[in-house]
Order: sequence, then C-alpha cells, then structure tokens
Amino acid sequence: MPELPEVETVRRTLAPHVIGRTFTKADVKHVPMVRPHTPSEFSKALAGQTVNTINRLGKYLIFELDTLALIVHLRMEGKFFLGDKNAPVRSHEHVRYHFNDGGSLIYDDVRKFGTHTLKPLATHRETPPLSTLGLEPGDPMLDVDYLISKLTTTRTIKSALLDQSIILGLGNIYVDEVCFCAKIRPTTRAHRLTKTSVHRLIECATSVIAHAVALGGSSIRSYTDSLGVSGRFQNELNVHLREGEPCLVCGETIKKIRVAGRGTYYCRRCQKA
DNA sequence: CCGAATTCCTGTTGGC
DNA sequence: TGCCAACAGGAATTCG
Repeated sequence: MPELPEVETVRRTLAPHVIGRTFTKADVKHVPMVRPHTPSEFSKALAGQTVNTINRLGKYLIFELDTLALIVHLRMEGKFFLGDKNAPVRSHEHVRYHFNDGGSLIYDDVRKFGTHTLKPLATHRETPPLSTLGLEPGDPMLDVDYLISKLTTTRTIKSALLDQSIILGLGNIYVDEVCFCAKIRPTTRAHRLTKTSVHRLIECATSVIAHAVALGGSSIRSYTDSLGVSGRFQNELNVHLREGEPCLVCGETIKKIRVAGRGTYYCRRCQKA
C-alpha cells in the first residue's frame, strides 16, 4: 500500500512526463472514484487545464493545474501508467486522462479505493481533506511539544500514528517500523508515553521515512511497479512481515498481533516502552 | 466529543 | 485438488 515514500516516488517519476501537458478530457469508468463530481462535470472541468506542477502532502498527490488542483489518493493499489492514444485498456483501469498531444495518463486500481477530486487551486489546502492533515516527518514544527499535545488520547500509539491529522504519511508498514525503531510497543496507550519516548518517535519517524524515500519506497505484494516505480525499502524492513523470524537486533522471534484492526509486527524484547 | 466498528473492493491465502 | 470463507487495509462514515 502506497504510503508517503511510495507516493513521493510516484510524484518524482510522474513529474517530468506530465508537467507542461494539457488535458482535453477524462474518461471515468468507475463513477464513485471521482465523487462528489459526476464523470461529465469532472471531465469538462479538466478540459484545457495544463499541469504546472505536481506536489504531495502526506499520501495525497496534488496536480496543480491552471485554476484547479487535482487531488489523487492511491489508497491501497492505485497506480499510474502513461500511454499513447492506442494504449490498450488495462484490466483494472478506472480513469483515463487524455492530453491534447494524443497521449494519456491511465489510472489503474484493483480495489477501486482510490479517489480523484478537483478543488479550486487558490483554496485547495484550506478545505478538506488537505486542511485536516497534521505535520510531515521532518517538518521542524513536528516537535515534542506538538506531538505530546496530540497524544492525550487513550487509543493505542499505533492507532494514533495511523491518524493523518497527527503525523502525516505513515501507513501500516511504516508505523510498525517506526515503533520498532523507537522501542515502543504498538499497543501502548498514547497518553502513557514518556517525553523521551515521544522524542524517539519523532526521530524515528523522520529517519525511517527519509531512508525509505531515498530508496524509492517499498514494493510489496499489494504495491508494485507502475511507471517503473520499484522501491528497494522492503529489503530494509526490520519487523513488518517478519513474523516468526528473529529480531535483527536481539534475536527474539518477531510476533504478529492485531492492533487498531491491522496486522501488527513487533519484537517483544526490544519494544517495551 | 471520543473511539470503535463498519464500509468500500477484489485478488490472494489458508483451512478442510 | 478444489472450494469458499477469511483476509488485506486508508480513510470516510456510522454507531455506541
């Protein structure tokens, strides 16, 4: 599932291919994907708009057009492909964006969970969903005081770290890795964490995400290549998907449990906080 | 308001 | 080997 590092990789890969190109229309095959727009109003609004830049906020891709922002969330398995006018329809193709040069940008998504929405460019960051988002790992504003103020909840720290209004961009894989790095058990109640643990959490979120971005993200079963996007971070995972294998730090067997409704991997010896 | 459960969706996996 | 239920999960929505 694409998390911040995978989405950043998609952004970097896509940018040189689509910046400067102008849309003529979009064929929407899965109607709910462009909600609340109807396919025809979505397509008409895009016509004549040029892609000036592609940004990213957390796991959201933001295509900045002339007067609109096209905000795309890949959710689990969304992928982009570039095609020409004769590109065959892909098996899970749901949206095809057409450019005035005859080319196309194809969105493919097995589970149809992705979302594509249009917002006025001038105010897109001030309205949901972007307006509700927290701070990205590496943002200087993400300090101990900020995080402690957000962790007054009784939920588990895993649940809190998955909450995009607190820290941005972490999903199931990276939350497990960040908790391992910070020596924090995923089941610990957020408000019970010490200041020292919260400090480690920030350091780890920053370092794990930076390392994953540098390696182009992770390619695992539910998220693989599109546009030549093939990350190498899956080879660096310390706990995620390693149930039954020895902890790379202490040798203890990695456990898998269920936390916040998600498969969760941790080392019971290293993660005691 | 808070947090847990449900919903969306389909390919893969595991148990019998 | 074949069948089918369970599972995977981000975030919006519903429920208690």
